[in-house]
Amino acid sequence: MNPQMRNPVEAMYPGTFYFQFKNLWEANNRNETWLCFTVEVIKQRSTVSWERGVFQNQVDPETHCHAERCFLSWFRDNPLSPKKNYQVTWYTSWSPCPECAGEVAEFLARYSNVQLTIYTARLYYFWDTDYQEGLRSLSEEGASVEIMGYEDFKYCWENFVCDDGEPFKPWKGINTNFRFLERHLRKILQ
DNA sequence: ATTTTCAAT
Repeated sequence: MNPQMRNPVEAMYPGTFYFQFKNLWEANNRNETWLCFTVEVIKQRSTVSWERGVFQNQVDPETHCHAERCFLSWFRDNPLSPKKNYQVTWYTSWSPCPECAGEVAEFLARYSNVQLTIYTARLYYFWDTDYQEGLRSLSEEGASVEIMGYEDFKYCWENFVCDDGEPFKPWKGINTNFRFLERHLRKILQ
């Protein structure tokens, strides 16, 4: 079995979510990336079925794998059928690195039946031109790349966190940080 | 207006 072939988990703990997804400037020590996803099978204009889950990057040297590649290897081997149309949505704590962006762009070019929307909490190495180019290549392959806002964080909390019925508690600066990241992303993608 | 990051010490 391919060591990269990991199945997603169903949910994160609240502490993991708040720590990993916070869009703070002082986002130190977020040496992990978490990726929540939904996969919807689309027929005409109505969704017929969907599934969801959470991937984390694999840090073990044996299975080392960025979260995006964990998703792709799972998706290729599990629900993906060339006869169906998919809407895939990601909520990631960091945006993709150039290598993953290239691989995802290739994936999208090959599977025109897959539509991808990426919401990212923070921009990974946003000042680096290679990382910027990676985001543009995704956009050029038709992926929609967005910054996670209040409603997206709330959606993740409600759908990917073992929240025990606790409501989502936004942190200080969630909206101003979102707006700043939005401006950055728009500049990168234009 | 602002962060140093899918670890390596």
